[in-house]
Amino acid sequence: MTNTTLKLLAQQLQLSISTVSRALKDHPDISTATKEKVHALANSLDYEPNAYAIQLRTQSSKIFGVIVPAIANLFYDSFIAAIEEESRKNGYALMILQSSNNTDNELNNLKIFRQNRVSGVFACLSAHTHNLEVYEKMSDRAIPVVFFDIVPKDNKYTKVRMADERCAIIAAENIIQRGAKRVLALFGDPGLSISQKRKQAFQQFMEKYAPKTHCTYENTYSSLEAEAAFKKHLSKTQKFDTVFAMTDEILIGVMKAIQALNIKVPKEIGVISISNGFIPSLYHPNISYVETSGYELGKLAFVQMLANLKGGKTLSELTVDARFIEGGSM
Amino acid sequence: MTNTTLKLLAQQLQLSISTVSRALKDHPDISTATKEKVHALANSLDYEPNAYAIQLRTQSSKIFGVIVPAIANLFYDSFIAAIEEESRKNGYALMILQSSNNTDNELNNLKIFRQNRVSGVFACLSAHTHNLEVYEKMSDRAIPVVFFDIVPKDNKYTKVRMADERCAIIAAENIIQRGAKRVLALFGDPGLSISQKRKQAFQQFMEKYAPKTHCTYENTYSSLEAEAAFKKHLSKTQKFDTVFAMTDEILIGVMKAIQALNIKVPKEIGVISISNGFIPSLYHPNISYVETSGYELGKLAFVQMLANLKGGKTLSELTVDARFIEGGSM
DNA sequence: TTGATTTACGCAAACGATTGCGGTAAATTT
DNA sequence: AAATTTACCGCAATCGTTTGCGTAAATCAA
Repeated sequence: MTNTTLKLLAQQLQLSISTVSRALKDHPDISTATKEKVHALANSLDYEPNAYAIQLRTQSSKIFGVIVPAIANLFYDSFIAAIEEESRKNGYALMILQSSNNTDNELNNLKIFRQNRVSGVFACLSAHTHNLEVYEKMSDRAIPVVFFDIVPKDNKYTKVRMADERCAIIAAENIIQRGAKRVLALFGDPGLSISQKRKQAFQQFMEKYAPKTHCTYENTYSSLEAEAAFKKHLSKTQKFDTVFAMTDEILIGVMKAIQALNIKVPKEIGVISISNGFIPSLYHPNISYVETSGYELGKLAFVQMLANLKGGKTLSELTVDARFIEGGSM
Repeated sequence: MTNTTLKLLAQQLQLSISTVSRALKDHPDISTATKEKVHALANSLDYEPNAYAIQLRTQSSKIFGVIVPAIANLFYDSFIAAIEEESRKNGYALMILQSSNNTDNELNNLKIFRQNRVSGVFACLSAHTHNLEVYEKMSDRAIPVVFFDIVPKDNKYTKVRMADERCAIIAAENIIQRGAKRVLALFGDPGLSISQKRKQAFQQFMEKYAPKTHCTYENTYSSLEAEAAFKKHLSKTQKFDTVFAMTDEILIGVMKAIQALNIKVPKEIGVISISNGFIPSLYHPNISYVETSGYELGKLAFVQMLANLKGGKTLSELTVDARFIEGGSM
């Protein structure tokens, strides 16, 4: 079946295309009678404006591009859910592409976005993307980019991220409050700034406010490694009484070890992590964690995008605040 | 900065737009010398074809629409990841919208898809969508729809889904093999056909091949309910020795109860579930499960879509086979 | 040398919508 | 009754590409 177009409506109503177009969008030039007729026919013929023709004419696509390392990720999908909600409210749709932490894919995705003339893009950098030239190209095209979570260092970009340092400090505070004597602190890929920030903030805070507490630091790249690291350190003579997991991935490894060794939480070992909350809720007792809400971050990112779209540039780094969620593991 | 267009290239090269267009796509009519010149300039000026103009002209958008109940869902995101991969390979991009299990949203999403003239739609029905009229509208527009996971009953649609009955039977087989005497079988929302199918297949199989095994069936709507149900039944005089969780959600509830009560798996109670594997891998020992791969399903769905796009209709219901993954909980 | 092909390119009409600029009849004002 | 305003509406250009068709020049066959 052929799609209904303005032309078709115009023909059937013996009106010009421009009149039909204006009638449909309630232009004051058009009489009420005509408007009604047009609307009636448009409805009965199920007229849907051709988004491509509109974009071609108006040069604005009403589509946002989103780049995430992986869609299948607990953090990103709540982020996506948030901007999707907001987008819908504002008449935008989302085009989501995953980089799989691969710079080539990232490049390709950006290209697709450019070709589709997206109104803006939300981007989470691939783990090891350092060349931001591609993103410059977006600016050249006047396509605003809001970076989230994994963001570039340069201040000339608009970025939103978790308050990584705050997260780590809140965790440290609670660990101190627990009266921990020996803690095992597990962090992620040391090449990522998120790991660096969290670790540095944590370490500084601990050294300053609890110098007598003995902390062991380790970087792990996966759940399995985290599990192994936990077991390794546990087998030493000096056992630790508290473990801090920087991410869900690490927490998962830790909890597997804890279950395997049938360790009592929080009696024998206290556990605290940074998470969006899903994984911590899987265990009994619920794991206490510092909340980093992808959802909140998404909302914030959207606000930034809108600001960027309307006004000029909002070159700033905004962070979503964190809070401690009591679980029962501390 | 103004975008590079064919017109711009044509002007600079003193050629016609059509020649430039043909040169860019390696049309035999154009001389090699000209092609080279055009390509060179196009590259240096960073020419990116305007997808909207192309779509307007060719009436094909190279975009697929995807409707899922929730992006933030372990099953759907692996499905999405799969079709995203395939789409990229085939030069398509994805437009993902979530229905939040709300029929109105679903309707709206379809509308956006129509307006954007997507090449096809992958749809997972909202839990309680029974009116498929909207989807008919897509067919009217010659937009193929491939339903996945939660699919309509009518045979005139193209659908892919998990082999629900098989899953349940495989689970039952393993339960029987374990020599279970009393089993607690927890299912989801009884209004969903997925719950019905799994339950029915499971029950029939058990009654036929292990009539002496005592099975208790219950439907729960959430993790919390599953947890409560588990605890309730455990407190009875006749304890069960095996528990079957139809979904991840239910498994989560069960495992929380198990942890809380410090029950030994598999010694005191065997656990088996149907899952894509992530949740089962979170526990120690790993939970044995019947695998339903969203990823596989995505691949299959894509094949169906392509077939639909090329040939005529492929009105069939394909299912992804299931297999048992040994964890250590049985 | 002449007629028939090839080669290599340009013209112009779409695709569907938006919008500035007029234009004409009716209504209003003077 | 003439002049002016108002209300409604149409014309046509435009966004950037694609593509059928036409045609000059170059090549070929005889």
